[in-house]
Amino acid sequence: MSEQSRQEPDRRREILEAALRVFSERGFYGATIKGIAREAGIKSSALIYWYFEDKEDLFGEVLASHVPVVRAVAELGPLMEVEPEEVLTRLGRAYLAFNETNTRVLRLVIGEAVLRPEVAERFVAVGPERVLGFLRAYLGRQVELGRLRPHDVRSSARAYIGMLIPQLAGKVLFPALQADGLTDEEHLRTSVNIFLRGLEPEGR
Amino acid sequence: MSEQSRQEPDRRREILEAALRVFSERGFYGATIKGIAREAGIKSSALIYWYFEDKEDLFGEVLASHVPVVRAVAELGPLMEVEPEEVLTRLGRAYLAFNETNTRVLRLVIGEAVLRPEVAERFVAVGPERVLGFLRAYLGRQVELGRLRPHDVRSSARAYIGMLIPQLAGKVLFPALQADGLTDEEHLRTSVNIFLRGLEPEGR
DNA sequence: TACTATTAATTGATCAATCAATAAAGGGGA
DNA sequence: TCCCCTTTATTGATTGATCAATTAATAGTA
Repeated sequence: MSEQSRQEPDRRREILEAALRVFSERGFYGATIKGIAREAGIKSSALIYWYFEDKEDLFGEVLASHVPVVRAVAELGPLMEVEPEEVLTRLGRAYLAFNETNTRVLRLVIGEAVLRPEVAERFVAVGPERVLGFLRAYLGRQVELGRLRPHDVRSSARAYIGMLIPQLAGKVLFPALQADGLTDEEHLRTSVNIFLRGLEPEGR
Repeated sequence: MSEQSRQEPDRRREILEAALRVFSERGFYGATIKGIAREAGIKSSALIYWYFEDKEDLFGEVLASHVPVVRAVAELGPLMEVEPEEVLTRLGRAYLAFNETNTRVLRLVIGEAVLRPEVAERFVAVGPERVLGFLRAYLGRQVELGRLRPHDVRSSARAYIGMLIPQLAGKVLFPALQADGLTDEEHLRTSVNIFLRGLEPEGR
């Protein structure tokens, strides 16, 4: 099976990309099939129904084709023994490095999570929950190794990711938050610093 | 001015509350005037146009009547000299204590912030920016007092608020995040702990 | 090659349903 | 009566979706 995969049917992909742009700017209800067709450069909106069941289906496919974006975690797997400063900095850097597409996907997910619990659930499962899961395991291991003092890793994992969120929110949702001019690297350095000092083993 | 406050014009308030419910569940575009009328228990959607200019105006009024919800900061003003553990705990507790209405308002703002930059801007100005502003001033003062080591307060203010955000997000947007059963108080205690130890003055 | 038969992709026209908004007409208390 | 509130009825525009019909691409046959 899968032999005719010579040249992708560009259309489908074009429509998906146009749909991401329109959905992320206007939301599910605000976006129109005709608007997406226009954005995709096709002359008839009927064509969309050739490739997709309906608007709902199109939306789902847009998500499916973009949500598994947080693949960086996979690369973090073999880092369980590496020292915290490096791992946390790397993870944070990956978290804050968002390109145009990722920003759109995140905006889309956040916007729709409000209206569609199932979108929120799927997103959490493949994104944040995976990152948090790794962090819990990693921080737990570092406690075992005596590099961090014993504590509730459910909480510290949340806390570390959280420290970076306002910075991320400034880029994706609330530009006004960037007003103080703090750069990603500065904030990352300070955050890692506070976090690690805060979890330093008792005896120095 | 404001003298005709004879008997509550229940209608207007009823419509506003119904509108908050519908807008927060379906978003601006997803909500319909008819749906809001039905939710408000009035027989005709035309009545809404007696009290409000149009859908846009109604939406704006819903926001205006609910956004200045983060009033807790005002009460924090006179706390500049109080020790960090108490202040941070209090602030965090206020931050995490969200009732039904506040949750709806937050969901509404987040959902629309994606689509309407001006909503995002107004929200940030009266909410997060005010809290961050207080925190920057407070943390700076604590550094002066020698209770915290010198550092970039733009970053630490962000970081502290951020530490609480995943917990908040679990309640408002992504219920799946609550799966590990971590309570608000537990997370708050751990967070304050990490944060303050992380900023402890050098000489112990 | 050349001609034909099938399938895939694309179009413009059109549908009923629904939308926000307006117009017109009560209704009830002063 | 007048005025504030409320409803019924209706508007024109737009929505998601379906349709028949046309074009482009592919496969089969000789």
